[in-house]
Amino acid sequence: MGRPPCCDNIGIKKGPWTPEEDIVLVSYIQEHGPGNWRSVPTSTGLMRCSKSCRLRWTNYLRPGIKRGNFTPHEERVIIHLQSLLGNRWAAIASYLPQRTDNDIKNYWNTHLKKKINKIQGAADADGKKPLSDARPVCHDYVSQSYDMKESRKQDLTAALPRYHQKSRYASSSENISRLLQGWMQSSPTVNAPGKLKQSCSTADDDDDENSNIISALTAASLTEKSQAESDRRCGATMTHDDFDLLHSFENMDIVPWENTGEETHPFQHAQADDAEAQLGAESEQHPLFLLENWLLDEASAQVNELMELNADSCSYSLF
DNA sequence: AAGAGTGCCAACCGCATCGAC
DNA sequence: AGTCGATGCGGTTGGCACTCT
Repeated sequence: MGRPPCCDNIGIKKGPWTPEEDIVLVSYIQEHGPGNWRSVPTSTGLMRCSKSCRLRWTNYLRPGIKRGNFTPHEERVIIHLQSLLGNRWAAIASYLPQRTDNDIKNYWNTHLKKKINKIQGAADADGKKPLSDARPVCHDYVSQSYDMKESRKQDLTAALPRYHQKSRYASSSENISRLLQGWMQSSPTVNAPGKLKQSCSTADDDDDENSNIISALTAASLTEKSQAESDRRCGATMTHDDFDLLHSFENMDIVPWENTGEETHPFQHAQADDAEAQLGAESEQHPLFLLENWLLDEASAQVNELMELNADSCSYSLF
């Protein structure tokens, strides 16, 4: 029995969001925090359905989202995780906290899938042993090792959604306030356009004033309460560099994830230099740690192999 | 210069899942 | 246990921008 639409279509606006709508939405979320999306349209007067509001926030307005070019490292992670998890973009996105599932999905469909096909095609045309046989790409990429690891994968994939619900970046108002606070404190003058450009908003290099408006609004709308809360949680000022560092994949081990008693992000264990030493204790703390650790090892090893093979076997470059 | 083709991405749609009652 | 509302998720699409002819 199909569900009725989340909201009737009468008077509901569709299509691209305007800067004014963004401001209204960000302002509301700054005050009330994300969630309770049903009430957002009625409370804000936005002529948008609740789903549209949620999507706009999670995919575009949410602080900390990185837009623009994907790094080679991000590409490798996506390729590997896609081969492991399939098109479970939300799960993949949980490993790249700066990227949204929509962003990753789009990037996969428009870039990575073509690259991989191109590589496979080139290998086949060369008459060499196809990559899909020698070192499978994408789904085939892990097919040979799939069987061996099936049980591990199933454990991992089965547990991912719930597990990452708790560790998903910026899913709480505290986190958002903290990030915005960090941005504010690192910006000598909040109103300086140059600073706004590199704020925690979603601005591209050539982004329009929309992002500036939003950044200014979000910064200006921070209350003293949220600042105090942020100070309490962070304990220290976060600079822009810290912010970037905080969300860089390579530095997950130092990420101050939610310090609220919830699980810490697996990568802060998995990427730790002394991961081996911690392994026993950590795995007791959370059994998924072993799987996460394995996943990372696999990601780096297998994708690096792919890249090496690719460099040897054809002129196309994946990255 | 202009029309056609293509790529890209923000946003929408509908189903799945979760949680409250 | 069943129902229903809210939210999450993945597939798809509309339209703009760019490239090609």
